[in-house]
Amino acid sequence: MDIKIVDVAAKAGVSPATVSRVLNNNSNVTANTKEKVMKVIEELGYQPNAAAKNLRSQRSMIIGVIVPEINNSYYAEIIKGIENKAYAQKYKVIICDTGNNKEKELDFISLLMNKTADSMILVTPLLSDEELCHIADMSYLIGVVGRHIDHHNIPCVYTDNVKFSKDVVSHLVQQGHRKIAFLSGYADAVDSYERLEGYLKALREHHIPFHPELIENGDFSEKGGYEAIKRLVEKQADFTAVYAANDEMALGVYKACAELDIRIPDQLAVVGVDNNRISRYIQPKLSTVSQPKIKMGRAIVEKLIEQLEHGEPSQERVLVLDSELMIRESSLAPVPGPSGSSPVTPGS
Amino acid sequence: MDIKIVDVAAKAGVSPATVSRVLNNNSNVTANTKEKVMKVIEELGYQPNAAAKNLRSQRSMIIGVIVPEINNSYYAEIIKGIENKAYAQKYKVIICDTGNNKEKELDFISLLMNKTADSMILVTPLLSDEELCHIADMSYLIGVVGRHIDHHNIPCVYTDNVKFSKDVVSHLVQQGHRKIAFLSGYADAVDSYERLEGYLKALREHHIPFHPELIENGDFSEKGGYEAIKRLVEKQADFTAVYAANDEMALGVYKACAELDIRIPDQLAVVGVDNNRISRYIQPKLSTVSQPKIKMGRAIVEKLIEQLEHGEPSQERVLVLDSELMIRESSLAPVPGPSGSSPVTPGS
DNA sequence: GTGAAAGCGCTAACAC
DNA sequence: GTGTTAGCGCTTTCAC
Repeated sequence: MDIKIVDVAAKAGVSPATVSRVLNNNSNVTANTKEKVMKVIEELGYQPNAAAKNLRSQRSMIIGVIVPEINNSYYAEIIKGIENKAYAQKYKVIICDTGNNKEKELDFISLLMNKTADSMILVTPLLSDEELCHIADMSYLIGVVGRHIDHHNIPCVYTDNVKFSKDVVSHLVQQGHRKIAFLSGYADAVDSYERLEGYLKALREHHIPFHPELIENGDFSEKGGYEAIKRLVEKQADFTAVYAANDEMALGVYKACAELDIRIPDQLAVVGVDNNRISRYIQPKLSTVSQPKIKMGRAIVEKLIEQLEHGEPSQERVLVLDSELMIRESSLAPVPGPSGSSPVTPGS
Repeated sequence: MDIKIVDVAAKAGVSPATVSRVLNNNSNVTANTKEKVMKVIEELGYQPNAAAKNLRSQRSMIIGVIVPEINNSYYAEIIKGIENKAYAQKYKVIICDTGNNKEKELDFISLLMNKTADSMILVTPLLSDEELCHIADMSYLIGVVGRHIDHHNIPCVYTDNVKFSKDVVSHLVQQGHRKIAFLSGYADAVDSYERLEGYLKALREHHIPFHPELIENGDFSEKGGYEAIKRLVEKQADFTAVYAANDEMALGVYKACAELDIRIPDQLAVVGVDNNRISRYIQPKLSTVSQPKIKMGRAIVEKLIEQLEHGEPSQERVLVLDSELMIRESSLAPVPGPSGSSPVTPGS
């Protein structure tokens, strides 16, 4: 079978305790014995059994990460940031893909809380604030990315949805638009709510009346965006610009516009959020909001590990990172048509 | 502290062994006691300690996955397939991103072999066949995706590079092309080698002479493709079509063509491999080879778990999945110019 | 500075 | 069908 610590100890002529001390860089070992032990470890190719180590030390050096969709570039980038930082700190990362299923998310959480993972990162979880606080109250360490939670023991890293949404709408207004539609994500997602809030605040600041019929819900997917914009057009809503809650939905708008012969940005300006890689490659290039995804991943790991290893919450529990409005082609054009007419109605 | 199995046993008036039996669905328990125990488990919210369980049972229910780049849609999709299948079988997945660094890959392997993961999936590893066989010979179970390994105990799932490469070139030939360039990936990658092989075989079958100057190496990245095609153009190579070893490199070709005012597909036909999501969104839509990425992920997990749980290699150690040539716009056009002139030279 | 021994929480043989 | 008990392989007091 595998070689274990007693084997090393025997061959090196020391006790298992000493081998353990050498492995864990415990200072109370003579340079001499240390060298001796290291040599035997090398010779035998000894690798400490992780399961035994975990049981004894009560930690697994594993961080769990729960995301809605692994294969969505937004989450994939955050995961990359998390994984790279974790590796640098000698932690491993377990990935869980919920497929936007709340049951699965809860299942993953209980699956990892049993000492499988020392801590968990929830990326824009489907759970309510209360549910998240409840986990933290069981003195299990969790971190949240993409959302603010009001709990003294939950580190959060996110960008300011309200702020960048106002920036998006202000940009559109500066381009001359006043009839701006908003395509929301899941109705119950925090991001949807806050982006809508930013949209409304910007309208208000620019003294633009709010028209509820210019808001449609989607689900953050291309299909959702496609259907939402179609609904808008079908009910003959009057708008010259669209703020889509993310790039996926903006992609759906592109698709619908292609079918309906609506030209972007001449007849309709479009802005998304996330700066998905695709947004730079489609025609016209999509204006969007760039979030520091990798940095967000790194930051949350940093906070979590600090807390795991020093026992106390890191100085700044909450980190709000800047996002950047990337103005590209899809929102740069003279505002179409005279006020009152609806340039996006097909055939007009 | 956390509540443990003895606590449950005490409260239920049974022994720890019985609780364990109930938890592991061991049949030798009365329906009555089972119910009684379950109730207490429920009441106390008992969750078995994973570390202890792992140590005792010598398995962690964790599968390690090592990929070059998490945030590349090709790998992200494979990971999705792996994760979803693993979850369905009650396994968890640890993700390792090597960033195409062989040292890191080796480090991850030794990090996970210590009973941290019951098995590992290497997705197109940087290691040599010998190195992989060496791991398998230590009776540690590994699986490989995207590559064939000749070892009786290493399950492999991949698509036939040679076959689809021949299909790509044949398609180009059918479109009338005879001067076809090949942009390779890493010179030492198996995929590069095999795709080149398919390219050569197709040329031979169509009695097209092979011109070594039409081959350039890249590194599977957009930048690599960009630089490779630029080198081709600079040395005034004569070609009307390009087969790029993957979509990333094809994207680099698009970029270079935009700069050099070369129109795709009128002046240059382009085909890639991977069917990255972007390939459907760029203009013109990129012809490419679609690989069943999610299916590949599912398949390797299936084989691994079968072997883990039944001890013997699954019936079919090797699974070669079909890929599909997706003919889109980038390869559909009359062949440009008369034979002998080089239509891709800028300004010609 | 080093060794002996206890025990992390669970499962599986072996009794009964 | 259920209980008793002996470890899984490591770390960490506590002696010396």
